[in-house]
Amino acid sequence: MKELVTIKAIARRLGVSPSTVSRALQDHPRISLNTREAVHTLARQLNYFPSITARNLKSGKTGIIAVVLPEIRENFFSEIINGIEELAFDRGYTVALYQSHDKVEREERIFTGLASQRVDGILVSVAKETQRFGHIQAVIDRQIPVVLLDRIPPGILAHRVGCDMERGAYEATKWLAGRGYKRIALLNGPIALVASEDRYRGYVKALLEEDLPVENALIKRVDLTTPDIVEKMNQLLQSATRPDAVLAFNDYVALDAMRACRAHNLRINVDVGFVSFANLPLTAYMDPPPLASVEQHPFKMGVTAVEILLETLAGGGDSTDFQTVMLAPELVVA
Amino acid sequence: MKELVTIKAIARRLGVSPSTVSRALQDHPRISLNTREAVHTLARQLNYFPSITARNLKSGKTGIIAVVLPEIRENFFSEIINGIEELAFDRGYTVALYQSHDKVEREERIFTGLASQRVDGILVSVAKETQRFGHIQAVIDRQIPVVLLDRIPPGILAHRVGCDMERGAYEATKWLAGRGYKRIALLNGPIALVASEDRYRGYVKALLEEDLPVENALIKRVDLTTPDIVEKMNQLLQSATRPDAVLAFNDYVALDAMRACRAHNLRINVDVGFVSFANLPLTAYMDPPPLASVEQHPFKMGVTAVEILLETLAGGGDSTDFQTVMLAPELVVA
DNA sequence: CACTCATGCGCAAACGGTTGCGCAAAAGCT
DNA sequence: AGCTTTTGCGCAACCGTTTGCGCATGAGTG
Repeated sequence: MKELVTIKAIARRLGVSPSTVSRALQDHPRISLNTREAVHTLARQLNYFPSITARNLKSGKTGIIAVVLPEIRENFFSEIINGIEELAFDRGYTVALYQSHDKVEREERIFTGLASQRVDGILVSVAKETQRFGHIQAVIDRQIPVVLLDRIPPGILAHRVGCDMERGAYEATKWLAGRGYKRIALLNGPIALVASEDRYRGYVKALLEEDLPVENALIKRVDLTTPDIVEKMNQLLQSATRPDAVLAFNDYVALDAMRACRAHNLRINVDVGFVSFANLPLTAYMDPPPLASVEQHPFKMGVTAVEILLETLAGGGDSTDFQTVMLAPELVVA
Repeated sequence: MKELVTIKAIARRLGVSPSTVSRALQDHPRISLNTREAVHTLARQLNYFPSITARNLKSGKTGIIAVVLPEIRENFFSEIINGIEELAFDRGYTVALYQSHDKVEREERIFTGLASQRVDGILVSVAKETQRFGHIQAVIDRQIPVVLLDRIPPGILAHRVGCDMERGAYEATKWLAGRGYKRIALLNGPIALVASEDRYRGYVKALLEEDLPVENALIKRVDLTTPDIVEKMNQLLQSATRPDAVLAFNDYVALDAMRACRAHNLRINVDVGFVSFANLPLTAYMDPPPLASVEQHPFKMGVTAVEILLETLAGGGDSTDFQTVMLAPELVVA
């Protein structure tokens, strides 16, 4: 176990005081050029690295940004992280990763850990169907800046970054209508999700604008499991008035629904047109892919969230005005 | 900006010394029950949280494990992280995430940052085709424990955790032979990857054992891009002696190769049997999936790596004996 | 030559928490 | 009653770095 190379060690060897070494390393003008150079060369020679921890203690900062997400194996979230890590790394911040696995209890445990001034800021995409938000409010009360990402719970005063999925659903539905589809079904997600509401509203809005009827028989909610998706799709197909297009909650739903269609000997995108919300690489492996896909720009969401956070960190602490950025989704036609 | 609640603040309010408060919070037996309770209740009341940073400075530890991976959107790597995060979180460690994007330069930048006693240990899956490892050696020289994960470069003395892909390829090939396939092709990855060598050796070993000829015409290397994969698969199909089975480098390769087969009106798994190495969720979307898949247990690799690291951290510092754990792959028949 | 001012550096406190040691008072023992 | 032991707590140093202040020495000015 070699001795740790500290500022004091350098000072001792050079016969100067630690303060001088510290200043020399920062190229403080009050230190003579001779001393500065001597310090620098010795530091290099001894392979000196400053103790981030000591600095943190002094500064009260940690240089760590916590990212709390449901599940990074979901491509949507790993893209978000990509965006976050990209910018954070460039700015010298460390990204600490936490997964809630969509469990509130775990999310709460994570946040209580986060309360110990461990991190400078928190980016969080809350667990699905969470209704309690005390743990999030707790860190906010401790003055830790929080940015809510994508899944934005109501009632929390914090920065928000999301993608306007009402608009996404609206545009997708309009696009289908514009292509002549008359009976557009919505295979939506669980009611509990804000995301489902958004899609529903956009869908209905577009139908109304296009003078198409809003039929309950064409609107199904799935719990995102394959059996349920298949069942709901079958219900759609067996109804007297079969849909000629399906707007799927996401690509996973689209995929299962497509299989159900195939099982009924219907040709994808010919007998039944599909449009979905992008879970990115997935569509690359679908044969054929949906007619169009609503891109939610997760990478950009990550970048934006970090930008807002760093801005807040730089801005000192007037923690009363919160930014809300809603990115515009993009309809990508295959 | 409220005053930060520190041990000193509590001490002042209670008219005792900071040391007493510190000990009381740790339930030191030498502090009277009265004082202990008083401290605890006041701490709770003031919503006191200890400063991890201050503790870190004292202890010389940071409680952070750095994870350096090529690309977390690759499911293989996000599964590794899942394993890492699972165990690390339970043990109170923070996971700091860094992506190299398979670029050596970035990996080097990451490691120089990591040198500042920022982290207690490093888990790394090196960037593809990296040949320089000075940056890794540098942190090892600074006494920071390193565990090499999956992609294990030669010449570095560190712990290693991987999955024996020679054995995986061997078992896969044996299995195909056992099912009566005689002309088994290998759609391998780039030569530069150790992973390709491993697969090649296992493949050859199995063929020899099964008294099947090793034909160069049946062995192709692809650069992992779709056009190249398609081209190499076409070459295989157009050769006089068409393969009746293909062992693909991974699922991405398998997928593209399958499409090439379909383009030749060959039936997947009927005219040409496929076996691949699992990139996990991908197979779920392949229709049909490969006959069998070699599972590499990334989650378990992550867990194992953390176990080894924590063991090393606990064990003080006899940093001379390194563990190597090679997990056994598992042939999963669809 | 007295005076100001710039130069070059060190002292010491601070960040928040931990810990070895010591000291006094209370308790236990003979 | 005199002794040892236990109990309860404080002092002060320490982790490594930063920084306000002050103190010398030397140069420049009138």
